[in-house]
Amino acid sequence: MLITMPAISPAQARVTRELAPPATCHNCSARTRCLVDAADGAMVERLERSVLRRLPLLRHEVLFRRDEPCFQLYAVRDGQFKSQRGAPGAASQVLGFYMPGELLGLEALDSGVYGCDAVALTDSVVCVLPYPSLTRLLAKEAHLQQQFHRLMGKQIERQQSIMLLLGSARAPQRLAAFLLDQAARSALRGESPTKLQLRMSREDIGAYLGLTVESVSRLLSRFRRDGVLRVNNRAIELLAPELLREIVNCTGL
Amino acid sequence: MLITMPAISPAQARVTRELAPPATCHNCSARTRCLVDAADGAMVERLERSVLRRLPLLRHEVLFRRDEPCFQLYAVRDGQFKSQRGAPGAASQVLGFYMPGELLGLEALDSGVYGCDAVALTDSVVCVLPYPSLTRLLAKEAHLQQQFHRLMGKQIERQQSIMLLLGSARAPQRLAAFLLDQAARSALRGESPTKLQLRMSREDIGAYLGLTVESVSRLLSRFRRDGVLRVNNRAIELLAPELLREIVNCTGL
DNA sequence: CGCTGTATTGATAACCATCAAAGAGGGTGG
DNA sequence: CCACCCTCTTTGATGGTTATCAATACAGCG
Repeated sequence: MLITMPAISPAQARVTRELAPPATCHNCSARTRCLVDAADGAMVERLERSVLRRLPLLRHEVLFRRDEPCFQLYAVRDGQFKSQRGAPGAASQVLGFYMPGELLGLEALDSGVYGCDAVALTDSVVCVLPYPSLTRLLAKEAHLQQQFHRLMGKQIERQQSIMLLLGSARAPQRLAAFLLDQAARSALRGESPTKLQLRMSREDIGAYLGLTVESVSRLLSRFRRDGVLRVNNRAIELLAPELLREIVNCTGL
Repeated sequence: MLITMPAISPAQARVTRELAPPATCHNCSARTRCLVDAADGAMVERLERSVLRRLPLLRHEVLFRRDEPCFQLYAVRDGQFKSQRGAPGAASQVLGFYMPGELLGLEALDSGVYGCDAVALTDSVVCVLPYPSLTRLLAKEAHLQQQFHRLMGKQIERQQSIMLLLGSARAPQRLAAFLLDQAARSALRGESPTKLQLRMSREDIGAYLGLTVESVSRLLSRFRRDGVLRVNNRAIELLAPELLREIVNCTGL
């Protein structure tokens, strides 16, 4: 248990890195799902000028840690993140996977300190949103404010779905629901809704679903035997999503 | 499973009920933990005039249901609520318990429809926050906006703690954590931090913690035998909170 | 005071964790 | 380029934790 990554410290890795091609909201793949969704051209300008900074991270790099003071939120621009929180004395629970357009650090808005660790699953770029300038802009721009509330609401809704899964679903249902969610988000990003390229380890999937690595692996093998999907390491092809949906809705097994 | 309350419909029960003594923010027991926390006197006036309506509910009454369109949020003023979501084909999962000062309906901010059912556990009073006038006020009042974000952040943080519990804690740890949380919130409300008057059934506790009624009951009996607490139906007295804390931090058992 | 919903307690078994070990990928350095 | 190492993944055997089924006790309410 408690197999942690080589753990590159933030300070270590952030030094002397700059983004070569200017990363703007205009050329962002998550343009339509991020804060800027509601922003017109002039709005984007102001966002860019007064709020946004970009920060590249390497795979396994830590964006922030639990209990660190929070002065800014982050939006995933490219790549993928996980957030996790160490169960005292036990392995970490993965609280969520974050894709382009999603916000990191929202749980800190109450206490002012981050509530979990955020770790890059791939080489990534995040947009930095300093909280003071963000709130100033939100107050001025009704649409932006609304969009911010929507993103927070989405996070709450998403977490409730996971609670539902963890609280009242058996292992096969959990994994099936996870795969369908990954497929849906893959489709949202404009990628294939059936050919998934997972970025997280089996360990991460298990820690997310409240299962062990072994259970995840076994279930994938079972799904494969049943003709539901094809597995090639972290590449998973869904052959029969409708079967997965049946599994999710199934109360037994 | 699926033992549902007698289910009083909202329309049925809301008819011709009015609050006798004027319920204002000034005489609200949750004054310091609600939206108004950050509001000065004049602010409260404007809130009262342009935003707030009060709505009393009876025990077991449904405030809103999943998939209903959402035009307003609610703040618990008096009483207690649970939010729940039906697992397809199975029993409902309880997603949270809400006490005075907490907001209901936040998960609807993304899709515009409520994501779960909200049910009163006791006779209660909620403050109605129509979303349009709320956002208008938030834009004008920086402190109010910040306080709103804090409340949303608290909800996210709280849910993450539950995910941690559901995903990686054994049954005794879950129940112990639940009891400590109830005690902490009881203390926040100015009540005794050791003498708890629970408002939810064992069934609800189980549905919240991902356990069955029987498991909850058995664990309470065990805690009682171990001298950790005294049980009298829904009144629970914590005799040794420190033991509960040990149980929570214990990885085994 | 009986009735209905709630809570407790017991016996059994399902589900998944744990322990153990072997196989596959991916990167590094010789 | 290959061999090596390390980590990740898969598969098997076993046991613990908690669900399930069943029955009794209790409480609140008419």
